[in-house]
Amino acid sequence: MVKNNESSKLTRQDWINQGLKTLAESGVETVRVEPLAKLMGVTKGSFYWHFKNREDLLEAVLQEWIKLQTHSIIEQVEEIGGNATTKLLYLFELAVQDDGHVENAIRAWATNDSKIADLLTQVDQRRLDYTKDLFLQIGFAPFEAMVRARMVYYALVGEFTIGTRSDQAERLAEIRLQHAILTHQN
Amino acid sequence: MVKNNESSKLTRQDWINQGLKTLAESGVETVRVEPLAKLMGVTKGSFYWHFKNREDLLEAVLQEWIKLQTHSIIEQVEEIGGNATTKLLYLFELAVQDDGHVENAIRAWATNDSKIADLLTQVDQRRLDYTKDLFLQIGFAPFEAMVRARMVYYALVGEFTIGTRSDQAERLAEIRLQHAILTHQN
DNA sequence: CTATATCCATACGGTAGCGTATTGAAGGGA
DNA sequence: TCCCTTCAATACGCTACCGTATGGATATAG
Repeated sequence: MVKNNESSKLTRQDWINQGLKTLAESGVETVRVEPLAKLMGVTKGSFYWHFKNREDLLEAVLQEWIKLQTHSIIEQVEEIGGNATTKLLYLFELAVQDDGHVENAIRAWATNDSKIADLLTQVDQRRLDYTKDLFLQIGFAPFEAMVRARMVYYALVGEFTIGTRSDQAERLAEIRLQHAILTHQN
Repeated sequence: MVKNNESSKLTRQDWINQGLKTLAESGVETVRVEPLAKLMGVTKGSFYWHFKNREDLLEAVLQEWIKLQTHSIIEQVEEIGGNATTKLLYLFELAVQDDGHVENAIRAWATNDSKIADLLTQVDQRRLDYTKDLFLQIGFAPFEAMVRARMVYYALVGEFTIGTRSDQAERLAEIRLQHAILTHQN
């Protein structure tokens, strides 16, 4: 009863992984049954063994991403402890480490699929709420905290969307300046 | 020699407009010749009169968007005159009036089309340069100006991407606060 | 009135991908 | 050993869309 990965037979998970990879590289529209099968060196006969249809795969891929990418960062930030200002900086630094390719593709996907859009809204809400809460703890009034949280989160998503990746050193300096600007109190 | 719009015959521009509309509503993948023709109450015989092929239309749609949403806005801001701080606020207000649906769809499109991605990079650069220049005029040092320009521009793109639209009043208050935060000098 | 340019309909062949049905192969358990 | 489960190959019909070819309609210029 040994699970033989890495050899001949494919698992459902293998298809999901390939789905994620293709999704990140070239968008949902290219996550299609026959091209994927060709990529994996099999025919679609295999695919339809593991999945009901194409939508079944897409659903599985999405759930996989949510599982991996939703609560992980928040947990890491909470684990280090410290005050809210420190947590905020750590949050910025962590968030900026992802290249955002999968997230990008999923947001693009949500553009013409309202079910995906709804799911994304929940993810965004969770992240925004957490960020805003940190600003509140620092001492900003609710509206001030919200606007600041939005600015930094939207800016992150914007950077993912635009896809500019400057070198890591400059990136870090930039993040620190953002942090300074946003946590500055008059 | 009267140009009869609004009646029977279609123009190339009519197709471009429908292309933009469909693009905003449901993405590039749905901007297809035959469905569009059905939407416009004609057959594709008409389409291939005005366009070489589907790509020809997509190219035209893209150029139309660049013309409307980049060149035009910058021109409007320059026309009002005033100092850089004033221009910046006006720029924010103008930018925030678009719902970002077309821009969104185009960015999604760029995800799996490098030619589109290249064009978008140019558009982003143009907008960023202009914004940064205003911050420079206000008196910020180059790095400070760049970070501020990125923050506000990325935040705008991020908001488009996420798609949250609060009511216009709150939206305006938020923009003003952003403006205050970013133009504040220690 | 006739001719020409402009715009559109119709009909056609071609391709990519979906999903199904059926058969084949290979390995583990009784 | 034999069977049964698991995974994959093959072949098929179906649909949506692309682009082309050709001919028809309508308006306008001469």
